[in-house]
Amino acid sequence: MPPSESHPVRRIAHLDMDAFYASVELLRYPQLKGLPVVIGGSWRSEDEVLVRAAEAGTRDRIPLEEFPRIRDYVGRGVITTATYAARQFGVGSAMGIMKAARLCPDAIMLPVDFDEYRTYSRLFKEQILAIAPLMENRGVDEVYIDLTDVPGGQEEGGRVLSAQLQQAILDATGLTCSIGVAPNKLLAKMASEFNKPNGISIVHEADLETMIWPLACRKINGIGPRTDEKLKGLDIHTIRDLAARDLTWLMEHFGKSYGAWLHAAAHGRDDRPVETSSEPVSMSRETTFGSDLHAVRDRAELGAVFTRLCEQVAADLARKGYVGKTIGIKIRYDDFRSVTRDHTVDFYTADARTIRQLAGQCLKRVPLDQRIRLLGVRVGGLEKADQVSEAPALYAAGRRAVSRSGEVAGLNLSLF
DNA sequence: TCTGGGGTCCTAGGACCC
DNA sequence: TCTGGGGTCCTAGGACCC
Repeated sequence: MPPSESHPVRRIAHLDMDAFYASVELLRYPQLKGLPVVIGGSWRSEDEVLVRAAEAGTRDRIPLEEFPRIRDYVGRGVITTATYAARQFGVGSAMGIMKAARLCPDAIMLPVDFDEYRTYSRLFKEQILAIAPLMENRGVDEVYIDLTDVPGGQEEGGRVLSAQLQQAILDATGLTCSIGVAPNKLLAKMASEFNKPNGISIVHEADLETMIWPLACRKINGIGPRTDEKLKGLDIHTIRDLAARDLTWLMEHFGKSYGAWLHAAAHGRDDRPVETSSEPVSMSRETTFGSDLHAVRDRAELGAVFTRLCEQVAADLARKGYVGKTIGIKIRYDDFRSVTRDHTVDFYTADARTIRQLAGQCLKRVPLDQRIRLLGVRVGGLEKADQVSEAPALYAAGRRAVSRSGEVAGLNLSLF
């Protein structure tokens, strides 16, 4: 039956901004167009060139030779993104900076400017909402949109509306995006990759075998590197291979829940709704040190970083209006093993000193005889601050946390 | 000279309660 | 003396995503 006004077919779009960070940077530094540019790392002295130009309003006139280069970068970290010209050298996102510097030492390296990307993120999402109000945020540069009941959403399977969205975003931001439209989020996500950049791809239910099944399993959003390796070990390489296995066999090898999901995904089934709002579950701050630290020898530095992380999490909670009752820490050792410890108390807090105290208790429960490369602090079990009736400190009093709150009041700041 | 930072969800065992 | 289940919460680790 053909789609009609009275019988709309479910049409879900996945919209993905093209090389988002790099494209935003090129708006500010048009002279870098076509050059190998890499974005990543933390702020460094070379970047003062950029800061001074920003203050003087002359960013678009910085001579090429004055831009910071990746070969001069000191320290560790990863590339957040790379322009197409940089990718020609084999440089890609999530690659270590040192490795990228070996592959393309002359690449221009810009610091990550999240504030600027967030500004553009708001801009393009406003354009979408004005056209199609059922939008789900998937981070700074991606959204799902339910086109089913949007006027014109059924035309050409969603192509007409997609073109309209692209034009509105281009007019407002100067940026391009790629859109995939399909019967559900799973297929829409895959479809948006078919025709990059600035493309539109329409997938219908009947296209499953021709457009989806030839793809590698890894293309399914939810199959990561570990599962992909395991699948390959079982001689399953394409989605067609996966779809050929039966449900019980997959559940035996991958567990009841994940096995059933794999089976459904391979057959293009996904009934998750487009979620227009969500509540955060946890907030955290973590940092990787310039060089690995030792719990005893670098105790002072570790303690200072630890306190700063707690203060940052507390500030994040306060700014967004949340409190939490599960306080935790994360440590990554020099061999990249990670451990976490957490502790749930019977009161809610967003107080830096309380978080510092409870996180300090967690830290005491983890082995500290090995060098540490990362330290993190997390607060979970979140509630809206105005939904929690008892004042945290009052609520704590007279409960199990009496001695603890006493310590908090006394500010026991010794680290280990 | 490997491997960021901020998240979500799932699993599995144990505690605890009914 | 032996023997239940179900449900929820907590903790630690891990896979995955942007």
